[in-house]
Amino acid sequence: MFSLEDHQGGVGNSSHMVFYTQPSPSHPTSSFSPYGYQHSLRALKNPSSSSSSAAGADGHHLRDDPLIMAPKHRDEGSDGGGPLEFGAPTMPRSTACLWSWDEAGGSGSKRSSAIDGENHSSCNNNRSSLSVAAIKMKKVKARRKVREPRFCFKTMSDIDVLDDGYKWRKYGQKVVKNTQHPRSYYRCTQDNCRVKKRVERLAEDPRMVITTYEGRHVHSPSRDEDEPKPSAQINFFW
DNA sequence: CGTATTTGACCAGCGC
DNA sequence: GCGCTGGTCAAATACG
Ligand SMILES: [Zn+2]
Repeated sequence: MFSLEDHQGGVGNSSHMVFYTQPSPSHPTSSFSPYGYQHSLRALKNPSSSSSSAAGADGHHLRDDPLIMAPKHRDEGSDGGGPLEFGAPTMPRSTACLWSWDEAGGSGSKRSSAIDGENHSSCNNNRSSLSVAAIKMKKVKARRKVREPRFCFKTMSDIDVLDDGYKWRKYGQKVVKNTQHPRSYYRCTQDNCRVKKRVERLAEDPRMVITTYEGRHVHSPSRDEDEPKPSAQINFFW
């Protein structure tokens, strides 16, 4: 019966690693604020639940690739990018954050054209032109090292509909190998904000979800009209 | 009617 | 070169 598709291929192991930030019990979990905003987050879910050693949970078996990526270092040299950890004391629960710059280089994909849109803001809403774009996609120039930051947050005891202050629209859902739960793909609904969010639930730990944010928002986090007061440099990156 | 969600299909990258 | 996997789009549907 073990003939399941157990391909050990491993496929392209994600080149991203997550850094676990063990929370300090001393911190009052009044508000989980990776964003620095407390007004949102209406996750009135039971909080502490059990810490259930997160580390031990996933460290069960398989996966856990050796995160290689060392063999191939581009001229970027500084690609390493030290994992800036949110030394912010505001980080309550166990959250993980990792920064990784991925170069979207690659060859011109017809889809890229749609996503692109730096200087050309002419056809903004006209998405139908996509088909036509295929014809002229030859012009697509490979983006040179467009490294976009990837923020990985591992939240435990979280609800799937956690409102982090942004409005997300789900644009896809796929089941990845070695995962019994589907991974959801969300995108910011803002016009000029192409931030993507990837939410994945742990195998048997519905109380733990890994949210990966890709890109940065070009608007204030408040999905309403709340003005995000300049709270110190918490926004440094947000 | 407009928007958000759902679901399948397509495609590119990587491995072998 | 083929096959696999992951990621996204796009049409249909659900919801208000
Ligand atoms: Zn946004």
